[in-house]
Amino acid sequence: MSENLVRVRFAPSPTGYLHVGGARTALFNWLYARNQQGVFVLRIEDTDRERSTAASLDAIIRGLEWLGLDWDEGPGKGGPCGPYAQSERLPVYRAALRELQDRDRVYRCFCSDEELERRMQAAKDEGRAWDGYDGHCRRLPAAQIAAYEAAGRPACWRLRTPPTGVTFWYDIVVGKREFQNEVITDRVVVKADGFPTYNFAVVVDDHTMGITHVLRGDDHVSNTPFQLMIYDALGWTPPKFGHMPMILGPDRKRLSKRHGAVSVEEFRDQGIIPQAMVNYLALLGWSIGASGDEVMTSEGLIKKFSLKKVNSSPAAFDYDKLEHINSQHLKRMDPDHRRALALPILAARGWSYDPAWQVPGASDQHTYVDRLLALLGGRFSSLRTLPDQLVFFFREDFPVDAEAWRQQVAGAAGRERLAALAEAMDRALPADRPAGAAAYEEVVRELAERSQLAAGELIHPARVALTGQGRSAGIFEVMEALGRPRVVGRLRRAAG
RNA sequence: GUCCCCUUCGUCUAGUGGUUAGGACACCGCCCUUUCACGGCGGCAACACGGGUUCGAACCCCGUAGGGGACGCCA
Repeated sequence: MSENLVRVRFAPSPTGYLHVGGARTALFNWLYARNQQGVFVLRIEDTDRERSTAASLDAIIRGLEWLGLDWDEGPGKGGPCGPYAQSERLPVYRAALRELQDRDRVYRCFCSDEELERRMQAAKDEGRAWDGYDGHCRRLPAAQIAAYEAAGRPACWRLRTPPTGVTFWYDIVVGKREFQNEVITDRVVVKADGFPTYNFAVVVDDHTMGITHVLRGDDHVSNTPFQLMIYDALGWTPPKFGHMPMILGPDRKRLSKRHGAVSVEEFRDQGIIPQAMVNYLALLGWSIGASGDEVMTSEGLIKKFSLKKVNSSPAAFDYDKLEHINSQHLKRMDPDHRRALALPILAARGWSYDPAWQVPGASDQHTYVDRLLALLGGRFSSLRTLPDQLVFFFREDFPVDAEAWRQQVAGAAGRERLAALAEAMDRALPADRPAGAAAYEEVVRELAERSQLAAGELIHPARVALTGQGRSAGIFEVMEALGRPRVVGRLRRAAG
């Protein structure tokens, strides 16, 4: 490992899905690694044997892959610092514990949960502060220790933390942070079951994996001084730390399920595309600066990303802006990519092109969908709404907006106009040849003039008859994409 | 309760001693138009408060208030 090579990591615990907070942490690490041409490591923190599940791990990996955040070392990839799951690194932690024992920086703690609970209660009752542990076993007489050991009493290992002084570091995001040592208690380093705690495993892994920058959520700030004490106890040089601000809900409370979607897969299911998710997440807590387009691809983000521009204040998640970024990506995407997104959505519904429709320029599903998406243009702003926007191009039993129908079609005038329009088209357009938008428009305008109507008085009823909706893309283009047989058929049907 | 952090339009943010405090989302209006979008143009809207420092503070210092986070043999 070269000295100045950046090595960063994302270290989720497999106890749930990949939520936006985790996704953003992963993203920032990934962006930094890619920007610096460093290495991005994925490490699985599964030291909690109760809560870790294979299903969660799958979900997290799926989420990362969906976002396009590829890792250089980790599960499925291997690497020189493996294994990359903490549950498989027990020997590494054991060696580190031995080192701490040799240096007399840890001690055994025999306190049971009940005892701890009792002393905490007592402290509270007497109005004394209780900040996690009272150092009881630190002062245990040797004879007592021997007795407990002989009895086989379960014990964990606690770090002997310095009682006075200060521990500080220069945080990449907020600058100097310092803690008085007396507020840091002798936390557990190895549990009674022999597994390391999070704080211990993180330090050992970050060190043995050569991590140079630890970029994580702000909720880890208070763990940092304790971790620095572990580095110190082991005689290791700590990495640089950067704590990213939290992501808040619209109510400025920590973002959670009750705010709406929080897992990246939920966003995917709601029609958000990964490029947009990545783009939006990057904008949350980081800024491109005064100039520059906010809408960026991952490549653009990598080029622009800088830790210096990461904000120190928590940011509220804005679903509206995500939608906007999403629509921008969809709109700017090249036609092939747009079609690739649309095709599976249509296929899932069994909607496919039929040559009998006589649509000019369309010969199969691909060419037809290309036509439809071109016609939709900027209206194609979400994957979720796409089926509603296209249903009437594929089915005759498309939904009809009742209010629009009542206003435009239901009355005698509406029906008469539609009947007249149907006949005019039937007469003017050759039955065996596809008609273009201009041809439809000519018929409509001619009839309008002949009947002394405004063109709109034909157009609006036709739109409802043809699409079921009061609004749509340009109606003549819609007619062209529907094809003559269906246009005439639907007009007649609506005319009753 | 203890410790730590944060504070520019409703939201995301630019800004690091002298700016008409800029952009984006949302919202409103106008234009475009067969409707709806898109797009274009314009508008509304912010330096939490109080003291300092300074010729001059959004920017520096100190308080206050508000918000967030952490206090596990969870991670």
